[in-house]
Amino acid sequence: MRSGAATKEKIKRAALELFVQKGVDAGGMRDIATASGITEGAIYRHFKGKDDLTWQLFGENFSAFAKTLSDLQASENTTADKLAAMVRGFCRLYDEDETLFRFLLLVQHGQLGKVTADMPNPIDVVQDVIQAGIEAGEISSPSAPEATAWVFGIVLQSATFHIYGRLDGTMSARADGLCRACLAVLAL
Amino acid sequence: MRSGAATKEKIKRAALELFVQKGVDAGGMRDIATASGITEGAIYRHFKGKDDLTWQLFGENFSAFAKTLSDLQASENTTADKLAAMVRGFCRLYDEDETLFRFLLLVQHGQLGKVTADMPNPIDVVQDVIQAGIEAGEISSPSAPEATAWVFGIVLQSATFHIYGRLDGTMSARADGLCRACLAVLAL
Amino acid sequence: MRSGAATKEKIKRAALELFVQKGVDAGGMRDIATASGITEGAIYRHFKGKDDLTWQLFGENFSAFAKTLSDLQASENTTADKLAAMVRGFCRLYDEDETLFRFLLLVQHGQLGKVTADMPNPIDVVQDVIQAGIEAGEISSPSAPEATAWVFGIVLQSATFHIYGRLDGTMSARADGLCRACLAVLAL
Amino acid sequence: MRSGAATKEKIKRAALELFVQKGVDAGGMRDIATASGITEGAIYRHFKGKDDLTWQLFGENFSAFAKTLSDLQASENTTADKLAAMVRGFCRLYDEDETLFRFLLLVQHGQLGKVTADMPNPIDVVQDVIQAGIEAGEISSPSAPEATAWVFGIVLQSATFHIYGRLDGTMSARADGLCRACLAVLAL
DNA sequence: CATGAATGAGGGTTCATTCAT
DNA sequence: TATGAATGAACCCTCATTCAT
Repeated sequence: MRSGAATKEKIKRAALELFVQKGVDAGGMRDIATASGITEGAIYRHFKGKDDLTWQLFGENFSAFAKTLSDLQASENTTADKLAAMVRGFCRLYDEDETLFRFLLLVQHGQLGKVTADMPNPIDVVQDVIQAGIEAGEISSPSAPEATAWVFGIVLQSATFHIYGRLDGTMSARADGLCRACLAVLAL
Repeated sequence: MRSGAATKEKIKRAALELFVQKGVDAGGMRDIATASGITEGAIYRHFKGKDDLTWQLFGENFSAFAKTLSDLQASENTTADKLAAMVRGFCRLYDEDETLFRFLLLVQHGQLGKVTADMPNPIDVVQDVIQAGIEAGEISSPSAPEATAWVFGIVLQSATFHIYGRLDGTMSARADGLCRACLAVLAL
Repeated sequence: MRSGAATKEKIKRAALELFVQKGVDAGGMRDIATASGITEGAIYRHFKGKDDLTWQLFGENFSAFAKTLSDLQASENTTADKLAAMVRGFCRLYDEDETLFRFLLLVQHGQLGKVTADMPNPIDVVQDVIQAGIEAGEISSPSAPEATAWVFGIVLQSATFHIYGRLDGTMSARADGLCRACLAVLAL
Repeated sequence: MRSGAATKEKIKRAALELFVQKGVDAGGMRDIATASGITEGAIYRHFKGKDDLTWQLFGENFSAFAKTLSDLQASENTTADKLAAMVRGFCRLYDEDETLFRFLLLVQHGQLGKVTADMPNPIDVVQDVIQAGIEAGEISSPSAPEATAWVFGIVLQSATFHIYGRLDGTMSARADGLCRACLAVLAL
C-alpha cells in the first residue's frame, strides 16, 4: 500500500526530530503521533512499540551509513584514498541531514548493544580498511582498533563540536583538515 | 541525628552507578534509594530533586576534572609537555574511576547546556593550551577549536572503545600512543 | 471509542461530591477515579490536572449561577421585584442541588482569586441591581457594595446554617422571610 | 517554663499567618517551624500534631470570641444595645487582628464539626440574645435561628467583602451601618 | 530538650500500550 | 482501518510524623 509506507516514513521522521529535540525518553508517543498527523493507536500498526521504532530508526541508518562508507572505500585503491573518501562522505552526509547524525550520536549508548555482528557496522568498515593498510605496510601505527578509535574520534568529535556551536560552517568545508589529521595520526 | 554528609555521598555513588548501568531516565529514585540503603523521601533532604542530583553529579565532577587538567598543564612548560600531562592525567583518572567517566560521557548531551561560562571547563582548558601553542608557533595547525576537537576526539573515542570492549587493558597503558597521536595531529 | 463527554460528566459529579464530603485537598484523584468508575490516568484525558478540574467545577457553576441571576432580574421591573426573583431563584437552585452550593461555598476562598473581570459574577449582578436601585431613589441605603454584602450575607449565611443543621426544611420555604429581610435592610 | 510558653505562642502565630496565606493544607510543618525559628521536631513538644495545632488555633479563638461577645452583651440592657455592642465588638476585634478572623473564616468548614456543645459558641451567644428579645417582644421576626443567620450573614459577609477588597477602610468605620442593618432585619 | 535526618504512605501526574467503537 | 478513550504501572515528589543523636 502506498500510503502505508508514506505514513511510516512520516512517523519515523517525526520521531527522529522529536528525539533529537527533547531526547528519546522525553519524546512521547503522543507527540510523535501529533507531529506525524496521525493518532497514537495508529503508530502501533507500523511499529511494535516505541523500542521497535527507536531501534528501526537507529539500526537502519546505522547500517545504511556503514554501507555507504563501504561503497565509498571500495571505489578507491590506496588506504589514504579510501580513508579520505570515507571522511568526505561522512561530511557530506552530515551536512545533508544533521538531525540524523545528532540522533545517531544521541542514542548510540542505548542502541549499540543491540547491534548484531552480522549487521553492517561503520566502525568495522573503517577498521577493516585500516587493518588492510597495516598489513600492506602503508600504516605505521599501533593496532587497528586503536587507530580506528583515533580516526573516529577526530571526525565524530568535530561533528560534536559543530553541534554544540564550537565549530561553525559546514562539515564539508572542514573535510580537508579532517583528512590531514586522520592521515597524520596513522603516520601515512 | 544521623550523619548527613555520609548519606549524601552514598546517594551520589549509588546514583552514579545506577545511571551508568541503566541510563538516567531508566534509573529511578526508588532504585537509588534502595541501592543507598535509605528511603526515597530521604533523598530529598539532600537534593532538590532528580535533576538537581544529576546536575550535582555532573557539574561537580566536570569542574573537578577541568581543575585537575588545569593543574596538570600548569606544571609543564612546553605545549607538548602540557598536552602529554593532560592525556596521561585523563588516563589515570579514567582507570581509577571508569564508572565516573562513563557517566560523564553518558549524560553530557543533557547536561552540557547547563554549564555556565564561569565554570571550569575541560574543553576550555585544553583549548587554551592549544591556543597558546599556536600563538607561540609551536603548533602548525588550523584553528584552536578545530585542533581541540581532534585531541578530545582521539582520547575520548579511545575511552569509548574501551567501554564497549573494542579496546582492553588499562587506558594508562595506551597513554603513550594517545600522546603521540595528539602531537601528530597538531604537527608538533 | 468510549464516550468522552459522558465520562467527563461522571468525573465532575464524582469530584463535586467527594470534595463536598472530604474537602478538596483530602479528596484525592484516586478517590475521584474510583467513584467515577474509571482509572486515575483516564481523568487526565479530560482535565489537565486537579487544579483544572476544580476550577472547571467552580468556574462553570459560578458563571452559570450568575447568568441565571441575571436572567431572573431582567424579567422584573422594580428593584424589589428583581431582588425577590433572585432570592427565590437562589433558594430553588439550592434546593435542587444542595451539593453544588456546598461546593461553591467550600472552595470559594481558593477559587475566587481566579475569577476574571470578564466572567459573569453573581456578586456583580446583585450589586448592579442595587446600584440601579440607589440611582433610581428606590433604595435608601449606603454604598452599593455595602448593601450587596448585607443581602448576600443574609442569604448565604442562611444557606450555611442550613448546611450545618441549624435550619431545616427547604430553602424555598424560607424565601419569603429572606426577601423581607433583604428589603428591610435596603429600607425598601 | 517561660520560654516554653513563648515558643508555643510563636508557633501558633506563625501557623496562623501561614494558614491564612497559603491555606491549611498547603502550609506545612516545615514552613511553620522555619517561620517560628525552631525545628520541625520541636513543634511536637508543644502540639500533638498538625491537627491538634489547627484545632487549638481555631478552638481557643472561637471560644474567646464567644466569651467576648457574651461579656459585651451582658453589659447592656436592651436587645438592641446588646446587638450593637456585639457588632461593634466584632468590628474592633476584626480591625485589631484581621488575620485571625480570616483564619476563622477560612477553616470553619473543617473545624466547626469538632466544636462541642459545652464550648462557648459565638453563634449561640447571639442566638440567645435574639431568642430573649423575641420572648421579650422586642423583636418581631421569625425564629431565632433564622434571625441569627441574618445577623451573622450581614456582619460576616461584610468582613468577607473587606477581605476580598470589595470594601475598604476599617470595619469599625462601618459599625453604625451594620448595626442599623441588623436592627432593620429584626424589625427592632 | 532540641535537632534534623529518616520514614513511609500517599500525593498528583505521565506514558507506552491496549481495545471498544 | 483508524480513532482516542481507557488502562495500569511506574514516575517524581511531599509531608506529617518519628527517632537516633
